[in-house]
Amino acid sequence: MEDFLLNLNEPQREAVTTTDGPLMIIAGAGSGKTRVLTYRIAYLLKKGIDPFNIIALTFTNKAAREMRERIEKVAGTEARNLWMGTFHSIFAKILRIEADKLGYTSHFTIYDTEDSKSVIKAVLKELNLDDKVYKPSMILNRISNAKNNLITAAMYAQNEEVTAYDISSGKPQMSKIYAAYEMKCFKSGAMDFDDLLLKTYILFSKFPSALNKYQHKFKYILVDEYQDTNHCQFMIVKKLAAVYRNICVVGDDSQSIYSFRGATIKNILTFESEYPELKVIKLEQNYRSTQNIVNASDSIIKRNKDQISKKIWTQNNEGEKIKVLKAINDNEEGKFVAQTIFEMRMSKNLQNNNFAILYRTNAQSRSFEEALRKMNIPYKVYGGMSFYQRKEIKDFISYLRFISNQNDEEALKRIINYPMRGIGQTTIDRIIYLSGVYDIPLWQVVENANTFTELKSASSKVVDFAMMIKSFLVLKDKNNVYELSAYVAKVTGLLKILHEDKTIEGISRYENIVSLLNSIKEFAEDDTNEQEKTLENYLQDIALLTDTDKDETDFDKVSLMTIHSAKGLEFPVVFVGGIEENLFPSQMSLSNRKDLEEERRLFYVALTRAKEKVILSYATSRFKFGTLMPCEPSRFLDEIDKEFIENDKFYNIVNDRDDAYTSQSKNSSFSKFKNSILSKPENKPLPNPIENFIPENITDLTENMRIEHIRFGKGTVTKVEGLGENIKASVLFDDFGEKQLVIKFAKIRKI
DNA sequence: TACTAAGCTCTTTTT
DNA sequence: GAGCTTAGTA
Repeated sequence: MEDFLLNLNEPQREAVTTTDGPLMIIAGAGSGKTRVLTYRIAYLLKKGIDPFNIIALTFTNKAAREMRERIEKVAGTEARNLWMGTFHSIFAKILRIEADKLGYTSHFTIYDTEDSKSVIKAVLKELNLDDKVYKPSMILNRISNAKNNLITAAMYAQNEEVTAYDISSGKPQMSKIYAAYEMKCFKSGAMDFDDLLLKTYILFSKFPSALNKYQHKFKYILVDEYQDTNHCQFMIVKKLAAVYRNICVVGDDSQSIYSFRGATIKNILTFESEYPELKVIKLEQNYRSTQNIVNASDSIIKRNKDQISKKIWTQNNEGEKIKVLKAINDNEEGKFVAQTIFEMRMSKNLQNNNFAILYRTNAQSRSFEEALRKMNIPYKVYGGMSFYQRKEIKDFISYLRFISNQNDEEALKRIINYPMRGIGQTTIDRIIYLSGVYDIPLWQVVENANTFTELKSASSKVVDFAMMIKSFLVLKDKNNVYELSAYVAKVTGLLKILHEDKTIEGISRYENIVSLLNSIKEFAEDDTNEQEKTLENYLQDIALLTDTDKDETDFDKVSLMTIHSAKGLEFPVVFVGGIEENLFPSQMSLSNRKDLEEERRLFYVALTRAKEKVILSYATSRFKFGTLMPCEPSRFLDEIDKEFIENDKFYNIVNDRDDAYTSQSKNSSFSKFKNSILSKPENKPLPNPIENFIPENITDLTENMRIEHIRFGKGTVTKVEGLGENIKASVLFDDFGEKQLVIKFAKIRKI
């Protein structure tokens, strides 16, 4: 037997060496799934299988990269030739090769969710539909769902089930919108995320020669996180595996958390009926977590009805019990978590990167970030507003996108008046109108702006813009992507206007652009792969990148992310914040069992990320849309068997000098006071004490409330700390930084 | 046409 | 709170 197989337990070894025929591996949390997958590929390579014949589909780029690195360690550099990546990136690669069959060019643009929504808005405008009734995000959801179920725009209009649903929900024009959306994307030479899957399916259905080519290429197919694949993905994989039937899927039904994206447990069930000769292997030993964590998470997941039976166990030591923190509000929660990290880091000699803070929604990161920053604990937020989604980055990338593809209307709309060059909304509307009237691309109108009298005086500005773009197009072929980018940043004036903006946000935007330019430079100078350093290749590289993919694990930072993005990761100490009813489980999941069970699986995923210690926290009140709302502890806290939880629950006391709560009635002169503070020049004293502005009718100050007068400069700020009953008031938060006074206002409606 | 202040609306998770 | 739209002003 190969030496490296000795590292495996019995079922793991079987999963690695059963190379031929369909195989399903049910891999419990922490059961060494990644190890099995990497060893399996290494084993195939050692058996003499050509890496060109192996495809491994993962859920995230990070998982793919990690696996590639680990295989290289076992099997050497041969692993570089493997096709390994996310469904989206692998299929994008295939689609670029076969693009002409579908009427696209090989450098089609990939629209992200924001672009897609913007296309939908444009469609609604054209069809004269109300975007209050046809909400873009909802429309996109419907289209996405249709695509994931292999329903094209043409089929959608024919499908009685969906059209009946649309009519009953007051959206009879849905199928028209879908068709128009498709047409617009196609004319723009663009595909959205779901197209990358659907169009691959269409390619394989309509072009048997293409299917044949890839069927024979991919003799061995591996699918990671199988529980999170949707119908479309399954159908593509099924087609690919039809010849050799060497298909291995790895998943865990207990960790299925993407049904909102079309993932379906049916894929696990139908897999068995699809492949009668299927072999199923269960990996049930957990190598990651302490006994206490394994048992506690088991006590949660066993409450779900829908699951494949398995018994997860571990030989690890018993470990510490789960701790529960109770905080009075979200800021206190953040502070408490930060304090706990600070103390544990000292007492247990841990590093920052031993800690992760997980939460249900991205919005929750704010309070943790503020608290960590105040305590000088370095951290990194994954997901949320990713680098590539920032306005200034997207604006700049849009220039590059447009230089690469002049049909990309979304890119054109972003850059035509940014930085401002006197082409306002009216002019843009006229250009769109003209492009509709003459049925020509927007760019053609822009290019020939001087021939359209409708554009009036603005036409010379449009012509100038077109000239500038044309000068970029000329440069494109002569220079590498970095030289081109640097030139674009300079000539458009983008760098200049950001440099001149000396506000905090402006400086940060400037830095972001500079750092983007640096990363483009890195791309252009990278000689570890043979890829040409063209603009097209750069855009392809970044189109499917997400923040989570950025490899910064070598930095010693606390990780903050949603539970969804934590899937597949592990940390010695895991904090899970906001364990509150209506937040986790999410309010939207409460009405039906299936959704609630998915939330429970999400909680299970959160707990099983931890190796050593889990600390849960919840707040008794939390800001929601600028309003402080009371919160109840989550049902999940009660669902954990008591024996796995520490008895003494912590209680945090309000003693924060930085948060001030100042009441006011709504239309008082407080607004004037507020404005006078906000517009206060650096060295001018604050106005007089604000106690005058506390309404007299607030008499129900509870014992939780304290009034305090604090000197600031030559003035005084009055703080009312704590919360009273049913006070209609505004909250004044202040934060004394080095020089400036940052003040935020929000309303308390109900306490 | 550009900028601003005020007002309204939405609140899950991601490739 | 954030993001977006509207109304009013320069």
